[in-house]
Amino acid sequence: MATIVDVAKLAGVTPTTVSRVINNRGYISEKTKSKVHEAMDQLSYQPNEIARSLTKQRSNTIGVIVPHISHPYFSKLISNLENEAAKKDYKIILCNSKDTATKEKKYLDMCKSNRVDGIILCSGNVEYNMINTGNIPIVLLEKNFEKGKLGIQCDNYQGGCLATEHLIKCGCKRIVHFSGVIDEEMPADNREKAFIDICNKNNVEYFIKKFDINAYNEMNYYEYIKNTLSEIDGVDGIFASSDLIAAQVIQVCYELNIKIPKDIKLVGFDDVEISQLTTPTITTIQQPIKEMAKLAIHLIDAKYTNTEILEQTILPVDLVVRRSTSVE
Amino acid sequence: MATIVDVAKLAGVTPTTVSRVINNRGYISEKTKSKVHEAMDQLSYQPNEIARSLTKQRSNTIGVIVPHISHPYFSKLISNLENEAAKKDYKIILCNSKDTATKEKKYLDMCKSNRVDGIILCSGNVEYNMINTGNIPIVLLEKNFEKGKLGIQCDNYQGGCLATEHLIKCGCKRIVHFSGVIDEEMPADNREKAFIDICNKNNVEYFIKKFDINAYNEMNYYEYIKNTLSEIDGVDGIFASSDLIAAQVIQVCYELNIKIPKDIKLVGFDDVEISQLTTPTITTIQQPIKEMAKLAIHLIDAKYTNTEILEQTILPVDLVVRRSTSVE
DNA sequence: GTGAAAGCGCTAACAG
DNA sequence: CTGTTAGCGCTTTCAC
Repeated sequence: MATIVDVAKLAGVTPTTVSRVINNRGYISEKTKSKVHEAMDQLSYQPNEIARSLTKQRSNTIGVIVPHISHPYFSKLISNLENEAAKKDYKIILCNSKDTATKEKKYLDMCKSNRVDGIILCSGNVEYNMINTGNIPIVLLEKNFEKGKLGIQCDNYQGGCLATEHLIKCGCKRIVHFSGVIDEEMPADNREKAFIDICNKNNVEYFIKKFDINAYNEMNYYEYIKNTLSEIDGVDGIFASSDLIAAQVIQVCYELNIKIPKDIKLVGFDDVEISQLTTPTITTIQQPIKEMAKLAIHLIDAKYTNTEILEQTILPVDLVVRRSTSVE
Repeated sequence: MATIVDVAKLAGVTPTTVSRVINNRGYISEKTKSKVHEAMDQLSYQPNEIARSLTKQRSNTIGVIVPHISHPYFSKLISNLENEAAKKDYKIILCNSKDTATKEKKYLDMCKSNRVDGIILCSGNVEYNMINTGNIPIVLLEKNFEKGKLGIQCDNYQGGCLATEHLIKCGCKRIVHFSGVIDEEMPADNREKAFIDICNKNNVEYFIKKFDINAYNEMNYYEYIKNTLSEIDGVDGIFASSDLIAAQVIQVCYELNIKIPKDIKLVGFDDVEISQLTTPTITTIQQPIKEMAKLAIHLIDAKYTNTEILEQTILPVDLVVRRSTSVE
């Protein structure tokens, strides 16, 4: 592959001049400019970004670490992150931690070694206060806030309220909440808090079920759901903390011959594609994924443009009513 | 961040020696080795991969270009690619072409500029013979084979046969095939070829519907499906060329009060998660995504390990029977 | 067993 | 408006 020196020689100028036209910096006569462009075309020259990164001390790369890539919530998130990143000329390096501390650590180090301009961490096994990324900005997305690190969450408490209130308004009196993963602390726990608060306020019976980490990693909750539904009698409402779980609830209910929404009303969380592909479609809490992604990229970019930012942000959510809570 | 020089100074050796211990190359006394390690720990040194890439002329990076990230097929594919890549210490740069020629071109150039070790292209608007990646290996995944470029496909023709034969075996006599995108040539067209061949062989009436590019880009086929179903009377079988389309067929049929599988039998393609989350679950053709991903990474890696490979490979598919074609 | 020197491809002062 | 020089952080001959 041609280098800047080759181009310079062919155009009869110095590498500096070529660099100037590439970067559009400083004054260059139209004559030399076109000479250089010609030479670049002729050699089909592509500037070596690796070399540029080395001198500029900027890789224009953002590391994204997620626990799952094919989980619908994360794939939607990744898609939006890539999209927002591309707008500002950042590349995305994608890392799948599988929600294990070792992989997370490994990828965090990898990001550092590759001198990424920022890290977006959506995976949560490592203790955040142990993470030291030096002066690489890191944003914790839907993870507990940590002082000195950037943070973005959706309003999980509000989401929990909206979901629970909706179920109660639909007449539910014995509600099950499929919550997060046992022993993992995450902002999504606030959905549970809200659920408890609202149930108590309305004197509604409730039950909380958490999953074990394997279920989450395999994205397979069937057994848990089935066991829960046979353990607990007379359930008439379910608040699932993701649409994926809600979709599996529908499958289990189908098998057990429980009718949704007739026998049980169901609310999910996330508002991803599948919530519109199940029968019935799923009433859910919409996360502002696009805004979250945009903000995440912005927070990182701000560091290099000296833009003022808020260290931590909570974005509002919305209730989207579909058929899984129809009442007629 | 500490550099190799800092480490060298602290350990009282030269950068060369430090480099040797990092790379485990050449003979170094245990004494200096531990001295160096100590210094590295003390400075929490992380080798600068950008600098290494520049000297080694190897970025250990693979560019993955897809038309959609959150499409269930691609997110599953990306997940598998990341996984296989990580095993061989490659990083993934993720690019979303949105199936437009300009973006594809832009990302291809970006990959070249970043001196990726390989490109996996799953997006198909550019004319492949126009793509010149120099000596960067490129694998076309589920795209038409092109001489001089690596290629991987699943056996689309076989898949089309399996799907169509299964529908016919289930008693279908008037079958609609929701095929690919108008004006785009892709190996998936072989599903259509097979469909036609099998229908003809069995004297079964058939119809073929293609989508316009917008539908694909928005992943929204509802209107097309609805129109088709109202245009064509007495349809009793549908072969959709993706599970996503099939899932939307189920939604449309629900609205139109058409019962699946009673009135219409339905077969999808891909075997992604959603095919198990719809009601009824979707009978589908399973693509060997994991093997395809593994092979893709292998083909690229082979170039650097001087391993012999086949330029083009077609991998077999399987029929997975679920409820959307139940006959009782 | 270890070091000195050159170079990977590019950019950034500093001159002129 | 253009060139000279040094340097980004690392690896790789070639010496000793």
